[in-house]
Amino acid sequence: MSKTRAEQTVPTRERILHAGAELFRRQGYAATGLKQIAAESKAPLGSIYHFYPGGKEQLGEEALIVGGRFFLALYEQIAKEAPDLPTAVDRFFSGAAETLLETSFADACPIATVSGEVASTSERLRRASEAAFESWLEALTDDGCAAGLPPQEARALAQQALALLEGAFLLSRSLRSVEPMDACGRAAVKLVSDALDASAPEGAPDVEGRSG
Amino acid sequence: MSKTRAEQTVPTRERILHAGAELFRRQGYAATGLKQIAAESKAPLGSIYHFYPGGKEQLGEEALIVGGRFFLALYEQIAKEAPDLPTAVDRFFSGAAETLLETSFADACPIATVSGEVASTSERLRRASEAAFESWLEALTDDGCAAGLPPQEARALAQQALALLEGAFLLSRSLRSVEPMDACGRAAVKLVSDALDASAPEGAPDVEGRSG
DNA sequence: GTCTATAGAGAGATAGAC
DNA sequence: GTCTATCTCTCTATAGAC
Repeated sequence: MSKTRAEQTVPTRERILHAGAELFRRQGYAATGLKQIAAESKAPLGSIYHFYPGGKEQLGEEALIVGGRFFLALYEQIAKEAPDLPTAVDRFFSGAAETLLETSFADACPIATVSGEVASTSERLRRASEAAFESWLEALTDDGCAAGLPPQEARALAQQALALLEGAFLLSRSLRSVEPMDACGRAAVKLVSDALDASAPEGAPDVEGRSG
Repeated sequence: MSKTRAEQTVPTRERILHAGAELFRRQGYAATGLKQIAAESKAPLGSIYHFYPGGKEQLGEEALIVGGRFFLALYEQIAKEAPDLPTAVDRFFSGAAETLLETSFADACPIATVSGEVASTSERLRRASEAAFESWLEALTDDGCAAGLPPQEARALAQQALALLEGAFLLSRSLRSVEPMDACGRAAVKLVSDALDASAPEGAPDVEGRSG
């Protein structure tokens, strides 16, 4: 009857990784100490070095990897259930706004905070951030192409939508308001819709926003 | 004939502030030590506490304030010389891309990196970030209103444009490419132009993107 | 594999001579 | 106001008992 609590059934290595990823995302890489991660994950400090012999940088790298996979899976889940790309984008931004409110603006992008810190100081972590962002851009670009956009345009659109999301995370956290996230969601949907409309003149190009 | 070098003619207090602002922007708040700032500014460590008795947090706060004023002045200068709002936005993004290339992707937004770190950990610094962002949003919103947009729409547009800029900074730094900055500049210009077109149906609403 | 103790470096902050 | 020396604390990292 021991170790019945959910926390204890999760392997130590994963508890450490999860706690690290969460703290890095909320406070940043430099501001988070390994002792804090050990305390949060209820693991001894030595275990961190046992599972991550590369120390803090290795843990940071793996945290970026799982963070990247997490957001990618989230997007793919939403995209799979949505009827079209603009709807998927809209739902992703809505979900982001919800999460911000639920966590008092603590949980935003799992990559962004660390990414800004390490872009000019750790090539290893910078590359891990890049890989995460690129995986999201690829998924978005693929979906844009599948919707009929030429590859170059689809990639630009993916970068614009992701930048809107990242910028919205930053502004919403700083302003402690989901107003920027909502506004940016609308902008992303508009950019995607306009691109699709312009690229597929066949069918019935509805005139929107013009009444009477 | 002493103190002829430019560095030495700048007062100590300002040298410290400038060095701090630069290091905070590039590496982040937590990763930057006061000793590093002292070394970079060629000032003794004690002088930092002499001029900033509040210690690191006070220096960080003042760095955010001057960073906010710097970008605001930059925008106002560009806006003053530009014939219209879309042109001003276009030029700001172009300038950002240039700076990224010139500094090997080190110099981006003077607020963003710190802002992400402190949003959930230091209310004082979070408020300073907010004040900086708000000053930019106000300037953009005012210019949007002056161009004929209703206030609510102008504010949303300002948030979208700023989010695109911040997101582009993050992506371009991580990917070490100005491709995201260029794409986001185009998106920001389009959003502003579309909003202005939709809001001012008088005159000749040119049909764009439709040939033949 | 788990956990404790601690080394060694560096942090923020302070006291006090000049 | 300038500068040095140092205090205390915390960091990353390691050694070694269990």
